[in-house]
Amino acid sequence: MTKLTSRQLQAIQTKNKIYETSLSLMELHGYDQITIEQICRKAGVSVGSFYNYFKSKNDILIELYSRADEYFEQEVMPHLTETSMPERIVEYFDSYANFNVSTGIGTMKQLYNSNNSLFIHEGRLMQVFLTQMISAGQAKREITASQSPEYITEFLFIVARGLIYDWCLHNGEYNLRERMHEMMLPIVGVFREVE
Amino acid sequence: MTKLTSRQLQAIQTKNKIYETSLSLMELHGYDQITIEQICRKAGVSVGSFYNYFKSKNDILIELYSRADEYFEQEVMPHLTETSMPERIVEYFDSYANFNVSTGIGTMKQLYNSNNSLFIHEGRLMQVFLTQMISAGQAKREITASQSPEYITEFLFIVARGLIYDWCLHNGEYNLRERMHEMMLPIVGVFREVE
DNA sequence: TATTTTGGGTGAACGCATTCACCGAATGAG
DNA sequence: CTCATTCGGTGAATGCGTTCACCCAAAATA
Repeated sequence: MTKLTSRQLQAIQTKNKIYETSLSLMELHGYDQITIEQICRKAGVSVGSFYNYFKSKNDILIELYSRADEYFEQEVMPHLTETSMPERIVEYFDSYANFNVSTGIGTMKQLYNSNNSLFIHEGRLMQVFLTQMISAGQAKREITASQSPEYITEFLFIVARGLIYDWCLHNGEYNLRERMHEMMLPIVGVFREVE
Repeated sequence: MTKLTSRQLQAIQTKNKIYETSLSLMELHGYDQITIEQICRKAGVSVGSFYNYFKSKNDILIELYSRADEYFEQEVMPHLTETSMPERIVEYFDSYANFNVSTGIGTMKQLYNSNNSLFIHEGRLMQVFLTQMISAGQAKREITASQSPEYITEFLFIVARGLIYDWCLHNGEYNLRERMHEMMLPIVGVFREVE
């Protein structure tokens, strides 16, 4: 709302320029194959400037992955079809797998190979969605109420991340989507309410 | 058996010297805080020599973690107490957690943050032990035979690694042992044979 | 308008893992 | 014993991520 000074505008443009140049080069040649210097040369900025906007080379990927929330809000949540809550949750993780696959094995390996607290950021939208679904499932007595929605959310994400980590170890050489489905089905079953 | 030449003997001693110096320094100051140069100075060898024996700095930790097999064979397997196979498996993962805790959070973070195929090495003794237990459990009809022992082994390890990865993300700030137990109990339950 | 302050921008310098061309003594063939 | 080969060992050089002391024009202040 407040008018931007020319300097602030410049700053935003510089950051975007660096971000986009980085992504396009990384996509083209792979994360390890490109250097900060190459990025900066192509983006027409100095190396120092890169570090003014990003904590590290890895930070570029972290920024990328942050967009998962947006993706889930707009593409995933509105399109869940199953009506039984356990099935919806499985579907949710299908989409989670899809998102990771589409991000690309190279990027995912890089992300899982750097301690980033991205995955465990409290209150992250993506997690909140799941917590809400579990809550709703408990209300409908489809999911056990013997554990809190937060606990179950964490539990499920730990398993899902375990699988993605494994997928990275295998260089993305199997079908993550299928495997995720196969795996989450019985896991979610653990929390199904029994009469 | 074959007699070693003085050169071969020398080589073994050099490698050990490097390995032990590395570990002691890493334990004292932490992985990132020590340099190859420091290690080599203290061990009385050249930098080039380090790389003659180890692929990378990380390789030291990989060597360390390889000893898990030995530990499992001698310390864990002979001391499993529970008689029902599902319970034995849970106990097995308790020990797995213990081993990881005793390895130290610093080392574990480093290990999980480097693509090492250590964890998924086919025919790894540690994995084989579990596969055998599952096989035995199937024979006693305590574990479902609808999946192969290999499949179940992989499944369980993916979950366990997911938890350890999470523990690393949280800087080892919770009790891994407890959490592992709590988590594997229902997961192993998934594969319990029902009449 | 004259001044101070601020913050985007710079690139040389640094630290450290990794590589490489090159020893020289132990080994083994003749 | 003699010569060629092998291989453990060397440390300077390389490459790259990251830091730092320093600019300078825009913005704020007077």
